[in-house]
Amino acid sequence: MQSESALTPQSFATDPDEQLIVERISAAVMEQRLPPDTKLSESKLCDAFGVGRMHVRRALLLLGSQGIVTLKPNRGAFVASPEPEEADEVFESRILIETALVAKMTDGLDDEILQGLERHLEAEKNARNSQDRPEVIRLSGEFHVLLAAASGNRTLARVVRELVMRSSLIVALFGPPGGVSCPEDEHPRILAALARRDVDAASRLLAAHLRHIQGGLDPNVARPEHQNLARILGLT
Amino acid sequence: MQSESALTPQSFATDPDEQLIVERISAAVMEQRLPPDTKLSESKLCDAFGVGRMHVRRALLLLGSQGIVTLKPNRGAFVASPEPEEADEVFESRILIETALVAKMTDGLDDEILQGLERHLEAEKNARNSQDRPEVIRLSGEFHVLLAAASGNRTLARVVRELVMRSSLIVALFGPPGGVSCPEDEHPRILAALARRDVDAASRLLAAHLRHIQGGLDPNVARPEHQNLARILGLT
DNA sequence: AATATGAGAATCGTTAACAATCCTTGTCAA
DNA sequence: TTGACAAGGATTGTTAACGATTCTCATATT
Repeated sequence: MQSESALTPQSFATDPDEQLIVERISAAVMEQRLPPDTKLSESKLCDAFGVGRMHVRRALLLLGSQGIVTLKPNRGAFVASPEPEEADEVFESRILIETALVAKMTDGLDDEILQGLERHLEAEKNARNSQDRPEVIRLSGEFHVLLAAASGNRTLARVVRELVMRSSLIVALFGPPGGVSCPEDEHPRILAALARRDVDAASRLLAAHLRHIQGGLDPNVARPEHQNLARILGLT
Repeated sequence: MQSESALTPQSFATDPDEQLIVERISAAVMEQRLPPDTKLSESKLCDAFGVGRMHVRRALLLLGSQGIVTLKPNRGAFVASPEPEEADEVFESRILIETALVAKMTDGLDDEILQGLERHLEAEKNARNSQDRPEVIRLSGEFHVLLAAASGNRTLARVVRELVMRSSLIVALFGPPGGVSCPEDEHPRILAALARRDVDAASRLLAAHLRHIQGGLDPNVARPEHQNLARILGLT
């Protein structure tokens, strides 16, 4: 269970404290435990991580530069809440980049990498069987990051990682209330195509997979303004 | 001459001061006026931009997160000096992303966008005729950013912009001493293919163009360690 | 002459206090 | 009851001073 090996391919973070904060918040976002528009108070984060305000501030700036957090002047940091247009952009970008990436994977597909992906899918299946929803979400996104990392191009892997993370936010916003929309067994089929060196099929399957997720999004379902308020109003 | 319209597609910077610093340093890097490994002293930047140290610090952190600047603990910020492997990664990423992007441009290619690109090429030609080297370098890179922006996908445009900027660093390091390696008239030919809606040809031309630049790089020519030191040692 | 050493200066990193802005809450008037 | 308004508290933004590390350069020693 290699926890955050692929999730930290080239994080450019300089300080260990800041990197930890960035990774923790990123993980929480990927697992959809931090819903969009959640306020990220500086003081809360300070005593949550036991660090000074400066580190929290810098970490939030980094998260903001990745589109995971929105920084509103004099208001503070909030978990980003992408617009539907941005959601489209992110998925179109992923389709374009990831399919091209897989299609070019003909060389450099050694057994070691394939076995690593196999092990990952096993972990995914286990998490699904255990009904461990956050873990399923996290591993589900990580599969795409691992796929990109398998190309050996860390720069590209970093780009994909950023897009996958934003996708988690988007699914949290526009996805079906149950949680993940579809994955089912599409990941294994992609890997199977790769295992038999049919990169074109893998690319097509990947495109279909992403379009499947994208199709499960509903731009109208979201924008609850503030979830708490809505829930309270529903209970009265 | 739309100065930095396309260069600022989604800069995620929150403060106007910091955004200015980031853009200025980015521009200087793209124009290769700031060679790799140049020390970026905080105090120098402070009175250069007339802002407090905090803004400089945050701007440098953002630049570091984009791979344009390297932050060494207790040492300060330096203009990044990519390794040859990283250079390969960046160009492979660009080839993958930009060619796929152009190949999918069949729709959304209205005359307005084409005219904008035409105007840009004219500016490029003028700069070349005027022997304005920094401007040539800047516009040359900006063409690719405009091309990405023409897709209407700001997310993708931001990714391309980051890669183009790092390419400038790479060319500054490994490129021919004269300056830009090749561009010549390849940009106009790409646009011509687009104008006749032959996106496949445009994609191929773009790939050839990028490989041409990549081929002009010499991984061994670089690494002067510290230019000053080398020069001093040569004089003694 | 070359290297090692150490004091001083310069730079970066951190903390703490201060200032500014925003949010909440209570009050008052229409 | 509803709306505006103001005071208080909470949170963010900024500045300045302090501490830590590194760099420079002069000095001394081999």
